Amino acid sequence: MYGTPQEAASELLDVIPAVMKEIRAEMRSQSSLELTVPQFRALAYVDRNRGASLSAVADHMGLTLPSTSRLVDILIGRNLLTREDNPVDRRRVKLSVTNRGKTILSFSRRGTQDYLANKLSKISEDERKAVLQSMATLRYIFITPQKVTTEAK
Amino acid sequence: MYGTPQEAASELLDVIPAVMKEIRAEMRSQSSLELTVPQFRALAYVDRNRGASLSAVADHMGLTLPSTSRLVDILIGRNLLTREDNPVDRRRVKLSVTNRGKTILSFSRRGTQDYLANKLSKISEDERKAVLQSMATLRYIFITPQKVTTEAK
DNA sequence: TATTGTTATACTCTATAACTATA
DNA sequence: TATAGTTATAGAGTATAACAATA
Repeated sequence: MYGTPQEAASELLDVIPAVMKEIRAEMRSQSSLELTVPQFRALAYVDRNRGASLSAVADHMGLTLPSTSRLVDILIGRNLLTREDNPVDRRRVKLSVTNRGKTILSFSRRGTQDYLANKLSKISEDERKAVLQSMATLRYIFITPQKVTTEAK
Repeated sequence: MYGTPQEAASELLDVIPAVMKEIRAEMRSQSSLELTVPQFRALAYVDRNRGASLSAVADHMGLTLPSTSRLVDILIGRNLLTREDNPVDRRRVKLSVTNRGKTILSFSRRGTQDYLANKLSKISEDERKAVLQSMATLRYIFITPQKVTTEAK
């Protein structure tokens, strides 16, 4: 292991999809809760940003408006979100998480985190710290810089 | 950052989907090549395992046989894979990557890796080594143990 | 009877195009 | 005219159920 960018890229390409699959499978397996990853992320975003507009959710998720609209339809259909008009600008929509949504979200988050934490409990604390450090690095590389482009209006 | 399993789990849940989104977007953006992540993974597996059966691909991908069958249909439809009968056991199928498939695969792999490598070139070699180490850890936790179950026949 | 694979059906994710309503 | 959102349509990923062919 020489630490070249190409080597690291190759590893990411191999490992990230596999870990992602685990996360997806675990979320889907939580019987009766059954959130997909996009559903979870949308719900979590609206939970953190009460009254968020559809566009805000779409921006956050990196999806188009129609895709986001349908995703939200499903969450509303399952009684996890509500959609109201925004009286200030009636083109806009105000999304909120229902009580049921909050419950499901917290169970799902806890369930998936517990599952991952259990797997991560098998390695040493030092190794976990290294993983944390690397996640911070990846966050810096893949998430933070994009925010610069996203400062809209 | 205390290095608890819960903390590490929370970070994974936040960062992995975001990195995955980048990988997906980059693969799709390679005009004319246009492989999705599952398509890429299936193609890469058959490339490494010439004559693989459908079940072998399904096992590797963690998908059901019908899902894998459809995925393979699409790759065959695009002339990236071929499907032949296995004369030894005529229930089985022998999958192979076409020349076009090999070309697409190598371009797609190179393109996506180059993209990731470029992002990863912005951090120090030490940081990259830490990322590599963490990927090895995650591979150990999330991938290796499952292989034990997979030693078929 | 068990294994390999396909077909039928259905739901979700995602996009582009076309549209409505509001500003 | 520009913006926020929805609806229509379509392709891809995924599952379960039902089936056919082979061992």
